[in-house]
Amino acid sequence: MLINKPTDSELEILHILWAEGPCTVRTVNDRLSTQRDVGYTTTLKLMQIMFEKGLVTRQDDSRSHLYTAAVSETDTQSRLLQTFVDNTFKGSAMKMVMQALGNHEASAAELDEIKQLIAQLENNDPSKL
Amino acid sequence: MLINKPTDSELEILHILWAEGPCTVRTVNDRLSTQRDVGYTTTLKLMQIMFEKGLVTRQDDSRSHLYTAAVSETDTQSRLLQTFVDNTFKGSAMKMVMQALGNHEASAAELDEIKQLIAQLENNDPSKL
DNA sequence: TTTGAACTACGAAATACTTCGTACATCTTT
DNA sequence: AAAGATGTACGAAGTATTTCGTAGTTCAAA
Repeated sequence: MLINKPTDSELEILHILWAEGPCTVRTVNDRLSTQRDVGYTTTLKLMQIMFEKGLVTRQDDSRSHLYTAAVSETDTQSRLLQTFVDNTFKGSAMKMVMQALGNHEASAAELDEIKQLIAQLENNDPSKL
Repeated sequence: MLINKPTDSELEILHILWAEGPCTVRTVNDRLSTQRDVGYTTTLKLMQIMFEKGLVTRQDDSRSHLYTAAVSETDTQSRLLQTFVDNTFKGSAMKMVMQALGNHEASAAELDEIKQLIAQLENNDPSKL
């Protein structure tokens, strides 16, 4: 694996960068601060570490840096999901899906979406069935 | 929350206890050792910590202790799943389910199982739809 | 040009988790 | 009874993550 897995704090920052696009440390810290208490230099340090790890890139923006996510949201979620399923459900993605569907109150639209995806999966590769 | 969330190492041990029922440290360590290198006292210490946290109970068994999981597999998985969905998918269980279904190569039987569950969800609470 | 605001860099403390060595007790075999 | 095997308890080191203070730079306003 070329890129390190983000920690929970790093993931919080990535979510902001994914949603907002390129941001300064100040902007990220402002967003984080609406959710919980966090010092500016804490956010700065985390983003510096993320830069070293290759999770973000940055470019000069006059006095400050402009940070951009270097990993995609979907890829990151996939990778974290794989690890989580392995650890918690011993690799059984289906068991986890069933559990999630059972716990969650899904709307009709959401259930339809899943049904559509299932239909697609059944059609696209009949050999697997 | 009354009971602490298990860490990854603790979860590994819980999986063994869930599968095997009450075990001594020796038994758990033997199972763990088939998967990776781990010293006996490491396993012992972890299980002692789990006992302090209330994740397991134990009873005397002649010279040694017999440990039993004090938390259920399903409840634990649910709780960990909730945290994971919050952190990684910003609370969107559906987004995660879609991602999991997309990544995973599901068998026909598995897809059928999901379809059945969906049908059940649609029937059981029409008011939600 | 001095002061202050906003920024970066970075060391180091605080916290959480994992790992293992050592001390000591108990049981079994010689 | 001595030696060896097997067990518990627990301190402490190792590693990962998070948090923040302090030093120093740069720019702009007084």
